Amino acid sequence: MAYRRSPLMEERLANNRDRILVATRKLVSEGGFREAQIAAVAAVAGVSTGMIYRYFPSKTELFVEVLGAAVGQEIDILTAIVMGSGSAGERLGSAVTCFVRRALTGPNLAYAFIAEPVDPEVDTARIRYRKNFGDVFKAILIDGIEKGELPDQDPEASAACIVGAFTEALVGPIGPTTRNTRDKERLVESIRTFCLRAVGGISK
Amino acid sequence: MAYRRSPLMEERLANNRDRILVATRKLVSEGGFREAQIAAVAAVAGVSTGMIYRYFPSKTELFVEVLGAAVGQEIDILTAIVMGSGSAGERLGSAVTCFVRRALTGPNLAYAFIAEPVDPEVDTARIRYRKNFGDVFKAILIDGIEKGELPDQDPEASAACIVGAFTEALVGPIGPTTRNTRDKERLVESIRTFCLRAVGGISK
DNA sequence: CAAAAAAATGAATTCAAATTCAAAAAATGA
DNA sequence: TCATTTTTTGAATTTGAATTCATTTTTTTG
Repeated sequence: MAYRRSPLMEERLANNRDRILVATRKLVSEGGFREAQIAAVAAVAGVSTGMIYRYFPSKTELFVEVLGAAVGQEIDILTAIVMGSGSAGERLGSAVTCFVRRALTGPNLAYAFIAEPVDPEVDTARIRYRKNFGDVFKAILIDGIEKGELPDQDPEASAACIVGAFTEALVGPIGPTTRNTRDKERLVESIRTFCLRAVGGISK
Repeated sequence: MAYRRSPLMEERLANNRDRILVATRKLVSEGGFREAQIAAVAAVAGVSTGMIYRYFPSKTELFVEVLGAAVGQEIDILTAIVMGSGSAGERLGSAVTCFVRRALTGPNLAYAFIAEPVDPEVDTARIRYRKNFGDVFKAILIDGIEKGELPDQDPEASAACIVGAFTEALVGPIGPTTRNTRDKERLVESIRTFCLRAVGGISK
Protein backbone atom coordinates (compact mmCIF):
# COMPACT_ATOMS: atom_id res chain seq x y z
CA MET A 1 0.00 0.00 0.00
CA ALA A 2 1.69 3.11 -1.16
CA TYR A 3 -0.92 5.65 -2.06
CA ARG A 4 -4.21 6.67 -0.61
CA ARG A 5 -6.07 9.77 -1.64
CA SER A 6 -5.78 12.29 1.15
CA PRO A 7 -8.63 14.63 2.04
CA LEU A 8 -6.56 17.50 0.76
CA MET A 9 -6.13 15.79 -2.57
CA GLU A 10 -9.78 14.94 -2.62
CA GLU A 11 -10.58 18.59 -2.31
CA ARG A 12 -8.22 19.58 -5.04
CA LEU A 13 -9.81 17.14 -7.39
CA ALA A 14 -13.22 18.52 -6.67
CA ASN A 15 -11.82 21.97 -7.18
CA ASN A 16 -10.50 21.04 -10.56
CA ARG A 17 -13.83 19.69 -11.62
CA ASP A 18 -15.48 22.84 -10.49
CA ARG A 19 -12.96 25.07 -12.22
CA ILE A 20 -13.69 23.28 -15.45
CA LEU A 21 -17.41 23.75 -15.04
CA VAL A 22 -17.01 27.40 -14.19
CA ALA A 23 -14.68 27.98 -17.11
CA THR A 24 -17.10 26.31 -19.49
CA ARG A 25 -19.98 28.33 -18.23
CA LYS A 26 -17.99 31.52 -18.55
CA LEU A 27 -17.04 30.78 -22.13
CA VAL A 28 -20.56 29.77 -23.06
CA SER A 29 -22.01 32.92 -21.57
CA GLU A 30 -19.52 35.00 -23.48
CA GLY A 31 -19.46 33.35 -26.86
CA GLY A 32 -21.87 30.46 -26.82
CA PHE A 33 -21.05 26.78 -27.04
CA ARG A 34 -19.10 27.46 -30.17
CA GLU A 35 -16.41 29.26 -28.27
CA ALA A 36 -16.26 26.71 -25.53
CA GLN A 37 -13.74 24.45 -27.20
CA ILE A 38 -11.83 22.02 -25.08
CA ALA A 39 -8.61 23.90 -25.58
CA ALA A 40 -10.27 27.17 -24.57
CA VAL A 41 -11.94 25.66 -21.55
CA ALA A 42 -8.62 24.18 -20.46
CA ALA A 43 -6.89 27.51 -20.85
CA VAL A 44 -9.49 29.39 -18.83
CA ALA A 45 -9.62 26.74 -16.16
CA GLY A 46 -5.85 26.70 -16.02
CA VAL A 47 -5.49 23.01 -16.69
CA SER A 48 -4.42 20.85 -19.61
CA THR A 49 -6.80 19.47 -22.19
CA GLY A 50 -6.14 15.94 -21.05
CA MET A 51 -7.21 16.94 -17.56
CA ILE A 52 -10.70 17.63 -18.75
CA TYR A 53 -11.10 14.05 -19.84
CA ARG A 54 -10.23 12.94 -16.37
CA TYR A 55 -13.40 14.57 -15.13
CA PHE A 56 -15.74 14.40 -18.10
CA PRO A 57 -16.01 11.59 -20.60
CA SER A 58 -16.60 13.95 -23.49
CA LYS A 59 -17.18 17.53 -24.40
CA THR A 60 -20.83 16.76 -24.93
CA GLU A 61 -21.28 15.50 -21.41
CA LEU A 62 -19.51 18.55 -20.08
CA PHE A 63 -21.93 20.74 -21.99
CA VAL A 64 -24.92 18.80 -20.80
CA GLU A 65 -23.83 19.22 -17.21
CA VAL A 66 -23.30 22.94 -17.60
CA LEU A 67 -26.63 23.29 -19.31
CA GLY A 68 -28.32 21.27 -16.61
CA ALA A 69 -26.85 23.33 -13.80
CA ALA A 70 -27.93 26.61 -15.36
CA VAL A 71 -31.38 25.31 -16.15
CA GLY A 72 -31.71 23.86 -12.67
CA GLN A 73 -31.04 27.28 -11.18
CA GLU A 74 -33.77 28.87 -13.26
CA ILE A 75 -36.15 26.09 -12.45
CA ASP A 76 -35.53 26.53 -8.74
CA ILE A 77 -36.42 30.17 -9.03
CA LEU A 78 -39.57 29.45 -11.00
CA THR A 79 -40.56 26.67 -8.66
CA ALA A 80 -40.35 29.04 -5.71
CA ILE A 81 -42.72 31.42 -7.46
CA VAL A 82 -45.10 28.68 -8.41
CA MET A 83 -45.20 27.26 -4.89
CA GLY A 84 -45.85 30.74 -3.51
CA SER A 85 -49.17 32.35 -2.80
CA GLY A 86 -51.60 34.09 -5.08
CA SER A 87 -54.04 32.98 -7.74
CA ALA A 88 -52.87 30.64 -10.47
CA GLY A 89 -52.95 33.55 -12.88
CA GLU A 90 -50.84 35.75 -10.67
CA ARG A 91 -48.25 33.08 -10.11
CA LEU A 92 -48.13 32.19 -13.78
CA GLY A 93 -47.68 35.83 -14.67
CA SER A 94 -44.90 36.26 -12.15
CA ALA A 95 -43.10 33.16 -13.33
CA VAL A 96 -43.19 34.20 -16.97
CA THR A 97 -42.16 37.73 -16.16
CA CYS A 98 -39.31 36.53 -14.03
CA PHE A 99 -37.96 34.17 -16.62
CA VAL A 100 -38.16 36.63 -19.46
CA ARG A 101 -36.52 39.40 -17.47
CA ARG A 102 -33.65 37.17 -16.46
CA ALA A 103 -33.16 35.98 -20.00
CA LEU A 104 -33.01 39.54 -21.27
CA THR A 105 -30.40 40.32 -18.64
CA GLY A 106 -27.91 37.69 -19.67
CA PRO A 107 -28.60 37.42 -23.38
CA ASN A 108 -25.69 35.25 -24.40
CA LEU A 109 -26.23 32.60 -21.80
CA ALA A 110 -29.92 32.59 -22.47
CA TYR A 111 -29.38 32.36 -26.19
CA ALA A 112 -27.03 29.44 -25.79
CA PHE A 113 -29.55 27.67 -23.62
CA ILE A 114 -32.60 28.47 -25.67
CA ALA A 115 -31.56 28.44 -29.27
CA GLU A 116 -27.90 28.00 -30.10
CA PRO A 117 -27.27 25.01 -32.31
CA VAL A 118 -24.81 22.60 -30.81
CA ASP A 119 -24.84 18.90 -31.41
CA PRO A 120 -27.64 16.39 -31.35
CA GLU A 121 -26.85 15.00 -27.92
CA VAL A 122 -26.77 18.37 -26.28
CA ASP A 123 -29.96 19.22 -28.03
CA THR A 124 -31.63 16.12 -26.78
CA ALA A 125 -30.76 17.30 -23.30
CA ARG A 126 -32.07 20.73 -24.11
CA ILE A 127 -35.41 19.33 -25.14
CA ARG A 128 -35.54 17.40 -21.89
CA TYR A 129 -34.76 20.50 -19.89
CA ARG A 130 -37.40 22.45 -21.72
CA LYS A 131 -39.80 19.78 -20.68
CA ASN A 132 -38.74 20.43 -17.11
CA PHE A 133 -39.68 24.06 -17.52
CA GLY A 134 -42.97 22.89 -18.91
CA ASP A 135 -43.58 20.77 -15.83
CA VAL A 136 -43.30 23.78 -13.61
CA PHE A 137 -46.00 25.58 -15.57
CA LYS A 138 -48.07 22.45 -15.84
CA ALA A 139 -48.21 22.39 -12.05
CA ILE A 140 -49.73 25.86 -11.84
CA LEU A 141 -52.16 25.06 -14.59
CA ILE A 142 -53.42 21.90 -12.92
CA ASP A 143 -53.81 23.79 -9.70
CA GLY A 144 -55.68 26.61 -11.40
CA ILE A 145 -57.97 24.25 -13.24
CA GLU A 146 -58.78 22.29 -10.11
CA LYS A 147 -59.67 25.43 -8.23
CA GLY A 148 -61.82 26.61 -11.08
CA GLU A 149 -59.67 29.67 -11.64
CA LEU A 150 -58.75 28.51 -15.11
CA PRO A 151 -60.93 26.89 -17.78
CA ASP A 152 -60.50 23.22 -18.50
CA GLN A 153 -57.61 22.48 -20.86
CA ASP A 154 -54.82 20.02 -21.52
CA PRO A 155 -52.19 21.21 -19.04
CA GLU A 156 -49.44 19.32 -20.82
CA ALA A 157 -50.07 21.01 -24.14
CA SER A 158 -50.69 24.42 -22.62
CA ALA A 159 -47.49 24.21 -20.62
CA ALA A 160 -45.49 23.36 -23.74
CA CYS A 161 -47.14 26.25 -25.55
CA ILE A 162 -46.20 28.65 -22.80
CA VAL A 163 -42.58 27.59 -22.84
CA GLY A 164 -42.53 27.81 -26.61
CA ALA A 165 -44.20 31.19 -26.61
CA PHE A 166 -41.84 33.07 -24.34
CA THR A 167 -38.88 31.21 -25.74
CA GLU A 168 -39.64 32.18 -29.32
CA ALA A 169 -40.49 35.71 -28.44
CA LEU A 170 -37.05 35.92 -26.87
CA VAL A 171 -35.00 34.47 -29.70
CA GLY A 172 -34.87 37.64 -31.71
CA PRO A 173 -34.25 40.11 -28.88
CA ILE A 174 -31.81 37.71 -27.25
CA GLY A 175 -29.87 36.51 -30.24
CA PRO A 176 -26.33 37.38 -31.29
CA THR A 177 -27.49 40.82 -32.31
CA THR A 178 -28.07 42.46 -28.99
CA ARG A 179 -30.92 44.93 -28.58
CA ASN A 180 -31.51 48.21 -26.86
CA THR A 181 -32.80 48.20 -23.33
CA ARG A 182 -35.75 50.53 -23.86
CA ASP A 183 -38.52 48.21 -24.93
CA LYS A 184 -37.52 45.31 -22.74
CA GLU A 185 -40.23 45.94 -20.20
CA ARG A 186 -42.75 46.34 -22.98
CA LEU A 187 -41.77 42.95 -24.32
CA VAL A 188 -41.99 41.39 -20.89
CA GLU A 189 -45.49 42.72 -20.51
CA SER A 190 -46.57 41.58 -23.97
CA ILE A 191 -45.44 38.07 -23.32
CA ARG A 192 -47.02 37.97 -19.90
CA THR A 193 -50.36 39.10 -21.24
CA PHE A 194 -50.20 36.65 -24.09
CA CYS A 195 -49.55 33.69 -21.82
CA LEU A 196 -52.13 34.72 -19.27
CA ARG A 197 -54.90 35.16 -21.80
CA ALA A 198 -53.90 31.93 -23.49
CA VAL A 199 -54.72 29.83 -20.49
CA GLY A 200 -57.83 31.78 -19.71
CA GLY A 201 -56.35 33.67 -16.79
CA ILE A 202 -58.34 36.79 -17.68
CA SER A 203 -56.94 39.50 -19.87
CA LYS A 204 -56.31 42.58 -17.73
CA MET B 1 -16.55 28.98 -81.71
CA ALA B 2 -16.87 25.35 -80.87
CA TYR B 3 -19.31 24.94 -78.04
CA ARG B 4 -22.57 26.60 -77.17
CA ARG B 5 -24.91 25.24 -74.56
CA SER B 6 -27.82 23.68 -76.39
CA PRO B 7 -31.37 23.86 -75.06
CA LEU B 8 -31.21 20.16 -74.43
CA MET B 9 -28.10 20.56 -72.34
CA GLU B 10 -29.65 23.51 -70.60
CA GLU B 11 -32.51 21.32 -69.57
CA ARG B 12 -30.27 18.56 -68.37
CA LEU B 13 -28.42 20.97 -66.14
CA ALA B 14 -31.64 22.21 -64.65
CA ASN B 15 -32.68 18.62 -64.17
CA ASN B 16 -29.52 17.81 -62.33
CA ARG B 17 -30.02 20.69 -60.00
CA ASP B 18 -33.52 19.59 -59.35
CA ARG B 19 -32.55 15.99 -58.80
CA ILE B 20 -30.10 17.11 -56.16
CA LEU B 21 -32.73 19.18 -54.40
CA VAL B 22 -35.23 16.36 -54.52
CA ALA B 23 -32.70 13.85 -53.24
CA THR B 24 -31.75 16.13 -50.38
CA ARG B 25 -35.33 16.69 -49.42
CA LYS B 26 -36.00 12.99 -49.53
CA LEU B 27 -33.07 12.19 -47.28
CA VAL B 28 -33.95 14.96 -44.86
CA SER B 29 -37.53 13.82 -44.62
CA GLU B 30 -36.39 10.27 -43.93
CA GLY B 31 -33.52 10.80 -41.57
CA GLY B 32 -33.10 14.49 -40.94
CA PHE B 33 -30.22 16.69 -41.99
CA ARG B 34 -27.85 14.29 -40.34
CA GLU B 35 -28.46 11.64 -42.94
CA ALA B 36 -28.27 14.05 -45.82
CA GLN B 37 -24.52 13.84 -46.28
CA ILE B 38 -23.07 14.91 -49.57
CA ALA B 39 -22.13 11.36 -50.47
CA ALA B 40 -25.64 10.15 -49.68
CA VAL B 41 -27.30 12.96 -51.58
CA ALA B 42 -25.08 12.24 -54.56
CA ALA B 43 -25.96 8.56 -54.46
CA VAL B 44 -29.69 9.19 -54.30
CA ALA B 45 -29.54 11.84 -56.99
CA GLY B 46 -27.46 9.53 -59.12
CA VAL B 47 -24.58 11.95 -59.56
CA SER B 48 -21.07 12.28 -58.23
CA THR B 49 -20.18 14.28 -55.16
CA GLY B 50 -18.24 16.77 -57.22
CA MET B 51 -21.37 17.40 -59.26
CA ILE B 52 -23.13 18.82 -56.25
CA TYR B 53 -20.55 21.53 -55.94
CA ARG B 54 -21.22 22.58 -59.47
CA TYR B 55 -24.73 23.57 -58.45
CA PHE B 56 -24.34 24.55 -54.84
CA PRO B 57 -21.41 26.33 -53.27
CA SER B 58 -21.63 24.30 -50.09
CA LYS B 59 -23.70 21.78 -48.25
CA THR B 60 -24.99 24.53 -46.03
CA GLU B 61 -26.39 26.49 -48.96
CA LEU B 62 -27.99 23.37 -50.31
CA PHE B 63 -29.70 22.83 -46.98
CA VAL B 64 -30.81 26.41 -46.78
CA GLU B 65 -32.41 26.17 -50.19
CA VAL B 66 -34.21 22.95 -49.34
CA LEU B 67 -35.39 24.43 -46.09
CA GLY B 68 -36.54 27.56 -47.83
CA ALA B 69 -38.51 25.69 -50.45
CA ALA B 70 -40.31 23.59 -47.88
CA VAL B 71 -41.03 26.56 -45.68
CA GLY B 72 -42.18 28.59 -48.65
CA GLN B 73 -44.73 25.94 -49.47
CA GLU B 74 -46.15 26.00 -45.95
CA ILE B 75 -46.20 29.76 -45.94
CA ASP B 76 -48.13 29.83 -49.20
CA ILE B 77 -50.75 27.60 -47.69
CA LEU B 78 -51.01 29.69 -44.57
CA THR B 79 -51.11 32.90 -46.54
CA ALA B 80 -54.05 31.63 -48.53
CA ILE B 81 -55.93 30.94 -45.31
CA VAL B 82 -55.04 34.29 -43.86
CA MET B 83 -56.11 36.17 -46.98
CA GLY B 84 -59.37 34.26 -47.02
CA SER B 85 -62.66 35.26 -45.45
CA GLY B 86 -63.89 35.01 -41.91
CA SER B 87 -63.15 36.80 -38.67
CA ALA B 88 -59.56 37.24 -37.58
CA GLY B 89 -60.12 34.60 -34.94
CA GLU B 90 -61.49 32.09 -37.40
CA ARG B 91 -58.66 32.58 -39.81
CA LEU B 92 -56.07 32.39 -37.09
CA GLY B 93 -57.62 29.19 -35.82
CA SER B 94 -57.66 27.67 -39.28
CA ALA B 95 -54.07 28.61 -39.95
CA VAL B 96 -52.81 27.11 -36.71
CA THR B 97 -54.87 23.98 -37.17
CA CYS B 98 -53.66 23.56 -40.69
CA PHE B 99 -50.01 23.93 -39.82
CA VAL B 100 -50.15 21.60 -36.86
CA ARG B 101 -52.02 18.91 -38.77
CA ARG B 102 -49.55 19.01 -41.62
CA ALA B 103 -46.62 18.84 -39.25
CA LEU B 104 -48.09 15.80 -37.52
CA THR B 105 -48.51 14.14 -40.89
CA GLY B 106 -44.88 14.36 -41.94
CA PRO B 107 -43.11 14.22 -38.60
CA ASN B 108 -39.56 13.77 -39.81
CA LEU B 109 -39.58 16.64 -42.21
CA ALA B 110 -41.32 18.84 -39.70
CA TYR B 111 -38.85 17.89 -37.01
CA ALA B 112 -35.92 18.68 -39.25
CA PHE B 113 -37.43 22.02 -40.08
CA ILE B 114 -38.53 22.94 -36.60
CA ALA B 115 -35.99 21.57 -34.23
CA GLU B 116 -33.20 19.41 -35.58
CA PRO B 117 -29.80 20.83 -34.78
CA VAL B 118 -27.70 21.40 -37.86
CA ASP B 119 -25.09 24.07 -38.15
CA PRO B 120 -25.15 27.73 -37.23
CA GLU B 121 -25.69 29.00 -40.76
CA VAL B 122 -28.63 26.76 -41.41
CA ASP B 123 -30.00 27.74 -38.07
CA THR B 124 -29.71 31.40 -38.88
CA ALA B 125 -31.82 30.67 -41.93
CA ARG B 126 -34.26 28.74 -39.80
CA ILE B 127 -34.72 31.68 -37.48
CA ARG B 128 -35.34 33.90 -40.47
CA TYR B 129 -37.93 31.50 -41.84
CA ARG B 130 -39.64 31.30 -38.50
CA LYS B 131 -39.88 35.03 -38.63
CA ASN B 132 -41.63 34.64 -41.97
CA PHE B 133 -44.20 32.42 -40.34
CA GLY B 134 -44.57 35.05 -37.70
CA ASP B 135 -45.26 37.69 -40.32
CA VAL B 136 -48.19 35.71 -41.64
CA PHE B 137 -49.75 35.64 -38.21
CA LYS B 138 -48.84 39.23 -37.55
CA ALA B 139 -50.92 40.19 -40.56
CA ILE B 140 -54.06 38.58 -39.18
CA LEU B 141 -53.44 40.10 -35.79
CA ILE B 142 -53.07 43.61 -37.16
CA ASP B 143 -56.21 43.14 -39.17
CA GLY B 144 -58.13 41.84 -36.18
CA ILE B 145 -56.95 44.62 -33.94
CA GLU B 146 -57.86 47.29 -36.49
CA LYS B 147 -61.33 45.90 -36.88
CA GLY B 148 -61.76 45.75 -33.15
CA GLU B 149 -62.16 41.98 -33.17
CA LEU B 150 -59.05 41.53 -31.09
CA PRO B 151 -57.84 43.53 -28.10
CA ASP B 152 -54.91 45.84 -28.53
CA GLN B 153 -51.54 44.11 -28.29
CA ASP B 154 -48.08 44.06 -29.79
CA PRO B 155 -48.67 42.06 -32.98
CA GLU B 156 -44.98 41.36 -33.41
CA ALA B 157 -44.60 39.79 -29.99
CA SER B 158 -47.90 37.93 -30.17
CA ALA B 159 -47.04 36.52 -33.57
CA ALA B 160 -43.70 35.26 -32.29
CA CYS B 161 -45.46 33.73 -29.29
CA ILE B 162 -47.91 31.92 -31.54
CA VAL B 163 -45.18 30.45 -33.67
CA GLY B 164 -43.25 29.42 -30.59
CA ALA B 165 -46.31 27.93 -28.96
CA PHE B 166 -47.36 25.54 -31.68
CA THR B 167 -43.78 24.79 -32.53
CA GLU B 168 -42.88 23.77 -29.01
CA ALA B 169 -46.05 21.83 -28.50
CA LEU B 170 -45.07 19.87 -31.59
CA VAL B 171 -41.47 19.09 -30.71
CA GLY B 172 -42.30 16.20 -28.45
CA PRO B 173 -44.99 14.55 -30.57
CA ILE B 174 -42.97 15.18 -33.72
CA GLY B 175 -39.49 14.28 -32.56
CA PRO B 176 -37.42 11.20 -33.36
CA THR B 177 -39.64 9.10 -31.15
CA THR B 178 -42.78 8.92 -33.20
CA ARG B 179 -46.15 8.96 -31.50
CA ASN B 180 -49.47 7.23 -31.82
CA THR B 181 -52.11 8.74 -34.04
CA ARG B 182 -54.96 8.71 -31.55
CA ASP B 183 -54.63 11.98 -29.74
CA LYS B 184 -53.44 14.01 -32.67
CA GLU B 185 -56.74 15.78 -33.13
CA ARG B 186 -56.90 16.45 -29.45
CA LEU B 187 -53.51 18.09 -29.60
CA VAL B 188 -54.51 20.14 -32.62
CA GLU B 189 -57.51 21.40 -30.75
CA SER B 190 -55.56 22.20 -27.59
CA ILE B 191 -53.05 24.26 -29.49
CA ARG B 192 -55.74 26.05 -31.45
CA THR B 193 -57.62 27.01 -28.33
CA PHE B 194 -54.45 28.15 -26.62
CA CYS B 195 -53.48 30.45 -29.45
CA LEU B 196 -56.95 31.83 -29.92
CA ARG B 197 -57.43 32.69 -26.29
CA ALA B 198 -53.94 34.11 -26.14
CA VAL B 199 -54.69 36.86 -28.59
CA GLY B 200 -58.11 37.51 -27.14
CA GLY B 201 -60.03 35.77 -29.91
CA ILE B 202 -62.60 34.49 -27.44
CA SER B 203 -62.33 31.09 -25.80
CA LYS B 204 -65.23 28.89 -26.85
C1' DC C 1 14.59 9.88 1.01
C1' DA C 2 12.99 6.31 -2.25
C1' DA C 3 9.67 3.58 -4.38
C1' DA C 4 5.04 3.21 -5.92
C1' DA C 5 0.85 5.06 -7.40
C1' DA C 6 -1.85 8.72 -9.10
C1' DA C 7 -2.47 12.97 -11.42
C1' DA C 8 -1.33 16.12 -14.94
C1' DT C 9 0.59 17.45 -19.29
C1' DG C 10 0.18 18.77 -24.23
C1' DA C 11 2.02 17.28 -28.56
C1' DA C 12 0.66 13.83 -31.58
C1' DT C 13 -3.02 11.20 -33.33
C1' DT C 14 -7.52 10.40 -34.98
C1' DC C 15 -11.53 10.85 -37.48
C1' DA C 16 -15.18 11.68 -40.40
C1' DA C 17 -17.17 14.18 -43.57
C1' DA C 18 -16.79 18.35 -46.69
C1' DT C 19 -14.43 19.90 -50.45
C1' DT C 20 -11.21 19.89 -54.36
C1' DC C 21 -9.15 18.92 -58.73
C1' DA C 22 -6.67 16.21 -62.22
C1' DA C 23 -8.29 13.18 -65.37
C1' DA C 24 -12.08 11.08 -68.18
C1' DA C 25 -16.30 11.45 -70.65
C1' DA C 26 -19.63 13.95 -73.27
C1' DA C 27 -21.22 17.66 -76.12
C1' DT C 28 -20.69 20.95 -79.74
C1' DG C 29 -19.72 22.88 -84.20
C1' DA C 30 -16.90 22.96 -88.42
C1' DT D 1 -14.25 12.93 -87.78
C1' DC D 2 -11.54 16.11 -85.03
C1' DA D 3 -10.40 19.94 -82.10
C1' DT D 4 -12.33 22.49 -78.44
C1' DT D 5 -14.95 23.37 -74.50
C1' DT D 6 -17.95 21.87 -70.91
C1' DT D 7 -19.50 18.54 -67.83
C1' DT D 8 -18.78 14.82 -64.80
C1' DT D 9 -16.30 11.83 -61.98
C1' DG D 10 -14.63 10.06 -57.48
C1' DA D 11 -10.30 9.24 -55.27
C1' DA D 12 -7.31 12.06 -52.78
C1' DT D 13 -6.88 15.98 -49.89
C1' DT D 14 -8.14 19.03 -46.34
C1' DT D 15 -9.61 20.47 -42.14
C1' DG D 16 -10.08 21.47 -37.52
C1' DA D 17 -11.25 20.28 -33.30
C1' DA D 18 -11.91 16.13 -30.11
C1' DT D 19 -9.53 12.70 -28.01
C1' DT D 20 -5.53 9.90 -26.59
C1' DC D 21 -1.41 8.39 -24.34
C1' DA D 22 3.64 8.21 -23.48
C1' DT D 23 6.01 11.06 -20.52
C1' DT D 24 6.65 14.10 -16.60
C1' DT D 25 5.33 15.81 -12.19
C1' DT D 26 3.25 15.34 -7.82
C1' DT D 27 1.62 12.87 -3.94
C1' DT D 28 1.75 9.31 -0.64
C1' DT D 29 3.67 6.13 2.52
C1' DG D 30 7.29 3.11 4.57
